[in-house]
Amino acid sequence: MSDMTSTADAPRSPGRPRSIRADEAIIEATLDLLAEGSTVEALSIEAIATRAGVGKATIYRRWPGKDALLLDALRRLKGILPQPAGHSVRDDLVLLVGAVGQHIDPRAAKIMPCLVPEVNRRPDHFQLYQNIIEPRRQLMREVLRRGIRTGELRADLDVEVTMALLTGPILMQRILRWHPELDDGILPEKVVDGVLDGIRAR
Amino acid sequence: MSDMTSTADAPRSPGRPRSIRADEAIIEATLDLLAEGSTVEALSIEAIATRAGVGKATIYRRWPGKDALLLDALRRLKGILPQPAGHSVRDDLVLLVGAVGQHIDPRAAKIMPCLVPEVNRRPDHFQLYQNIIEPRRQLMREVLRRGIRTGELRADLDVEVTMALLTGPILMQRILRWHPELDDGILPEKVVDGVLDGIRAR
DNA sequence: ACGATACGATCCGGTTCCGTATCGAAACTC
DNA sequence: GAGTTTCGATACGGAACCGGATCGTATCGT
Repeated sequence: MSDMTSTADAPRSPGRPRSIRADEAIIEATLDLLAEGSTVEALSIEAIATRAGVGKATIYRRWPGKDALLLDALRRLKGILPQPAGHSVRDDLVLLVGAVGQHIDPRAAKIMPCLVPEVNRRPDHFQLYQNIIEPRRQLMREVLRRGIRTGELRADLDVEVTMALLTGPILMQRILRWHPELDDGILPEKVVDGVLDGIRAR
Repeated sequence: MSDMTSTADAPRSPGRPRSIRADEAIIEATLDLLAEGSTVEALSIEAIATRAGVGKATIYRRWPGKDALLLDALRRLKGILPQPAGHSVRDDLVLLVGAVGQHIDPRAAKIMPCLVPEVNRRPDHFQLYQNIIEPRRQLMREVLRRGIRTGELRADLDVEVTMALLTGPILMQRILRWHPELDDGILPEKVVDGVLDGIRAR
């Protein structure tokens, strides 16, 4: 975070406290503008301020620049983790694969592609991205390991490669519509079944 | 194309002919700047002109604006098609999958990620992208169909989904290094083998 | 009531880029 | 040689944005 009001120990600084509504409005405006198609570098502080109904100074009082604001804003996009039922490995995988690239915030779907260049250029953005998705990866990793333990999956399975097999096709489709003819709705099921027939123990 | 010198019927207009060296230098400068990390919209005509050692007017004489220039420049990135040997379906797939996202021009690897937002926003860029990769897709499609014919692959194979299974993981890795731990070198082989065990007839 | 701070709004100088115009020199046709 | 067009270079007016400064107002603790 930046220099947001420290919630811990409150000696309560004098003067007018910062408006929480402004905090929220700035973040929301940032995400809205991104979701509407603005690229990261096309995003201007002035546009954010106008959209949020906020003075520029109010933004600069909180963040040193566009990058810091952006990092804070993107943190909000992390949705809730899906909860695999734990019965059938196949069903759990369908759930997790279907959740790949899906966030609780519908704007996230529009924003993600715009971030690809940033993630590639800036190591800190890359790290943030990884941190956000790591819990989901861990979830899938555990399901795969469970499948190996229970004998539903092959014992010699390469877990990391398998995760790439499961998530790659979905992400390419969700981010780029790589195969325009494919139906997104049933794709997760098809991907899981396609890969499963390869990794299922027999 | 724009108003490049028409090679067909040459009534030979008077005056100084346009410099082919300038043509080339402009395109090259555009690709270089993109490969160095510039985003599409951060790319400026002025920067291109400077880099190419060319006056801005020389650019505007050839293209109406940045978009037209960009489209022409990107056309240059299309590399040569890989040539599957035609013996083993597995080996052909390893070759094709390894070639996914690989262009003859090494700059292409750096440029591709920067285009993701554009491809998502602008239908004509999306179309250009699709046109460039369609021949490669057709190649893979034919290998898969051949495999079905020869009995190496399952008869009930969904070709389009299978292509997504094969190319998705590689592209995510090449564009985003989605799974940082994975080794890019042997990934094509691992992906093909992983998927093959699922689709191979038995 | 008072000092302190945050508020939205506005203005400023500086930078970058756009697309066009103009320059003298060079290259080509007739 | 005359005429035409392109060459690289440079300048222009306009626009957008940056980061900072300041204005008058609003909201807090004391």
